[in-house]
Amino acid sequence: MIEKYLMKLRARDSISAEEEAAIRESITEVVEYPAGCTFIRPGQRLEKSTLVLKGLMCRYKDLSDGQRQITAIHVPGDFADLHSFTLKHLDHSVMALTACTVANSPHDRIQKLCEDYPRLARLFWFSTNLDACIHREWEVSLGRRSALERTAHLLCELHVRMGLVGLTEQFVYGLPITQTELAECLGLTSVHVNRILRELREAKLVEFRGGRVTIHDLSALERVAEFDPAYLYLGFRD
Amino acid sequence: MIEKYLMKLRARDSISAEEEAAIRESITEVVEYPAGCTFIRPGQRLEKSTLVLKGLMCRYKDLSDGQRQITAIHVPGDFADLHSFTLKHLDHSVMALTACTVANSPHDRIQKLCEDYPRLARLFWFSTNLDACIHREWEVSLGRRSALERTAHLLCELHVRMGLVGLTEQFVYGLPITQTELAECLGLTSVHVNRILRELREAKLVEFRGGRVTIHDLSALERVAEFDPAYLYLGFRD
DNA sequence: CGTCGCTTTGACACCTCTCAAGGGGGGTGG
DNA sequence: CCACCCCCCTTGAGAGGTGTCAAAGCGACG
Repeated sequence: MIEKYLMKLRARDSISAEEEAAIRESITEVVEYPAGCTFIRPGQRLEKSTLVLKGLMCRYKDLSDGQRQITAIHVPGDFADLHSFTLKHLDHSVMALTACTVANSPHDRIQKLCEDYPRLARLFWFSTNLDACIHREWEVSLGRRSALERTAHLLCELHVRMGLVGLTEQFVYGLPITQTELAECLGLTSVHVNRILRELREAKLVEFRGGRVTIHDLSALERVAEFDPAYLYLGFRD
Repeated sequence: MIEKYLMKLRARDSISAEEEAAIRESITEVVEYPAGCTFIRPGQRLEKSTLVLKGLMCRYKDLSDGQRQITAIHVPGDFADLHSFTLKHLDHSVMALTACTVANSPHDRIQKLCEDYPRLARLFWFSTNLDACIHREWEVSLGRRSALERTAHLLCELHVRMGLVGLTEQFVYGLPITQTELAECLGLTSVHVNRILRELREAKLVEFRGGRVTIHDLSALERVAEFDPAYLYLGFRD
């Protein structure tokens, strides 16, 4: 059930059987959210954190004129709101981009987990810091990369992150979101994203169609995006 | 010495005398960096974290064509790289924007502090999560706000953050950085920032001149920026 | 007093947005 | 089983915001 989460943890650190068992015990329920369901809103007091088991999730902020910026995408194996453990309430919304299955961990159990297994506490902390690394890379994309580079970069990032949890098949992975949602990640309009996707397709770099991403030329795509996965901290932590 | 840091902590939580003493003891040295000094580079192994005592600091990422995106600004009282405690090496650079005085806390001492004072551990974790909140708000600015709104928003944010550590005088605070550096925060060119600053000045909202920000009409400025400080978690944590 | 870095301004280019219209596909109801 | 509808994708034309290039002004510092 939480295999993808463990897979991700173990990509960066070793987890003992005892720790694994403790993590499993911290989960009290498994819940489903339909696509488009915003289940956490800004300011709402939170008592648990959400581990994505299946589906895609995002965090976003609304602006008064109806615009929206997606600030993070979460794939299976990600905690979508582990930071609510220390923040108590969030400054943004959390939404299921597709139908999702999630596991809930109450904060008091996470608390206990941190007390009993300091190493896990450090891993949880690490994990929220990793989210911040991704935020920073998105800042770079939004601030400095062209629409083409930015789009290519996001598709590279998701390729790596999906791969980490076994959700890619070589150069293909599922990304069943709309172009509008992609645009909301990229700080662009859906119209322009559409044109950029065509450009990427015609250049035989990637194809985004029918909720799937097919990478035709990974190294060329990474070159266009100037993609360096260092910010994803893929290696084993020493 | 670390008064500003304590001031910031105490704005959000109570700190006992014992905890305060422990924090003080975790500092092993005080160092100065000249303006423009990049003292942490990506990938470099880090054994300590940097608490800003005086001056302004930033974190940035370089692109291959010489562009740079500043992903965070730090004011006195901020840890510039507490996240290096869990990450061990960073994905970005850290630089002194102005001449800085900093206190260094070796990671092993932070480790001990976390073991002995779990409440402080939680506060440290909170503090890195707060950095992420600011990253997210910058993502919104970079992705969705116009150059004018974005600039106004940053000046509002810094007004609040400087105020938290007693570095504002009503509507004035020091921000001795260049327009080029401002542009690198805002994802704009220095030429355009210059025009925007003129616009803000002519609208009698703010003035940025001689390394000082003077806010002439705070509520109008906040309205332009759609500034809502909720993301800075100013209140006392319950 | 000269130099160097930062600021300021103008003219023009270009990337991305806006507005608008049409096309396609899947679901639902008759 | 068909028809309609709604949402999403696609494309075009034109507008506008921001970038680029270039030059001059200004101020601090040696």
